[in-house]
Amino acid sequence: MVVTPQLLKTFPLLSGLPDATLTALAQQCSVRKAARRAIVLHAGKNEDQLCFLFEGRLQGVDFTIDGREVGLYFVEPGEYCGELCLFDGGTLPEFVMALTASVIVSVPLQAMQELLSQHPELFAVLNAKVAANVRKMTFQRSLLGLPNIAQRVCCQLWLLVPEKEKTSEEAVIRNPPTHMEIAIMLNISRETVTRVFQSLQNSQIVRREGTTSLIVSQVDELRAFAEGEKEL
Amino acid sequence: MVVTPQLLKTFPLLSGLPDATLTALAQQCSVRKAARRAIVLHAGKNEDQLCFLFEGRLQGVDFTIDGREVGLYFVEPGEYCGELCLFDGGTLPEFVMALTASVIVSVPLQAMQELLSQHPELFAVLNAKVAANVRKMTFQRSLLGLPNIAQRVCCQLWLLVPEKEKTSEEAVIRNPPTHMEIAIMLNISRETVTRVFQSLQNSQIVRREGTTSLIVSQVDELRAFAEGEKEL
DNA sequence: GAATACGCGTGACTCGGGTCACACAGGCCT
DNA sequence: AGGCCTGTGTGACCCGAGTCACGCGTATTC
Repeated sequence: MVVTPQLLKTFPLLSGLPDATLTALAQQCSVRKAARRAIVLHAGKNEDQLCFLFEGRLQGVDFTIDGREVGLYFVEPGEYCGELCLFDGGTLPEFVMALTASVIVSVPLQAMQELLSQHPELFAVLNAKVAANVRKMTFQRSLLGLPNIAQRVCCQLWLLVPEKEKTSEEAVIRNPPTHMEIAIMLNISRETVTRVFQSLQNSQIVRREGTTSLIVSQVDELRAFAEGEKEL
Repeated sequence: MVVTPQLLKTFPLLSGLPDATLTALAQQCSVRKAARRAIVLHAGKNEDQLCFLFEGRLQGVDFTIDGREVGLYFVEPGEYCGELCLFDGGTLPEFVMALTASVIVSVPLQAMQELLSQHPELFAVLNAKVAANVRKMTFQRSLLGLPNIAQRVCCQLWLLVPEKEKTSEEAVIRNPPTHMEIAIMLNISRETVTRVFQSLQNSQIVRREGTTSLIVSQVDELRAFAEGEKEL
């Protein structure tokens, strides 16, 4: 499939680049669709591409020594993943999996390296992104320290609420992760996630709308639970 | 206290630099001693220094919303911490605390930035370090997914065994972290760590030597427990 | 040298969440 | 339409780790 410069421009990392550069870059890129549950990037490999997510949701997953799935982070549209290999030519520590059918723009690492040498100002952006990632991971780790499991779930849910809707009364989470996907992020069992959701639904804080949307009817209540002001 | 170029040379990151550069850099650095439990770097601040650890052991710690301590990583002599602020001028997500009385060489961020502009080859080293850090964090996260707590402790202990001694029969962990410090790394209680250590001591896999050393008498046994081949 | 603090060791109790088992609903494929 | 798969909902059981409480020994402090 053909990648247009306009498509690349939708990604914050690239949006500031001159049209000519994007046109050249676009020719080296490819679009691919990933089905639900498809592996997008493999752990332990030096993947030779940077993956920009156009549509859908990805999840970084790792496995414990005894084979359990561990959820690391979500990738939302506009973001990218696989940048770790860009930094030291090393291997990716985790798998990246599509949670919903996704559209991904792959940029070869080599093309990215050329781009970086021409536009060294991008280094700052990339570095900032890694730094932001580290902060996210640190926060996610601190979530696991919460002894109250319901609070953990609420925090994770809170992270999924779009930034602009955090102050409104009602918010929509599109294509929410499944209970299982949330469970492995939080080190709890799928059943426990279900039970917390039941509580939240009974308290009319969230409700489901079809299969593709989760409505947070009382955003502020969710925040209160997430921050531990209230307990379920 | 005075920082000599020789001192700086003991740090892998800087060891490759020409003497003249190190001499200049040394003048901007300072040595400080941190007492046990002293805070070396503060969370939420843009710390204006990179901290090289000369002696002792540091721990990155965060806190949950409800105030529990969460252990993130250890810093061993020769390593450094606080580099996140270097990347995007942002804030540090975690505290860094001295676990034992430590000797720290502080390099002002500004001096580091100048150094980097003169020796851009250092970028690669720094980037590799961040990448390595992210891999470490990912691995640490996967540890938390282990349902068997004893295995978790053994894995953590295994990480503390010096690289060169991993193949020998006996290994020494100098100034081992306290049970509490291990506990917060692994999301378990101090008592549980103590109980696991008791088991390990009863099986003669580890023993204490004075207060400052932990001897791993049967390195390979420890590895087996860590990798789940055996259970306590 | 006394006092204090800190880290470790250990028992008893409790309970929360993992596990298992199964039911049900909706989407998808043939 | 029928069958299958995946995701969700729910009850019962149970055990393992958290918590509390306390004792002990060794540093550290004054």
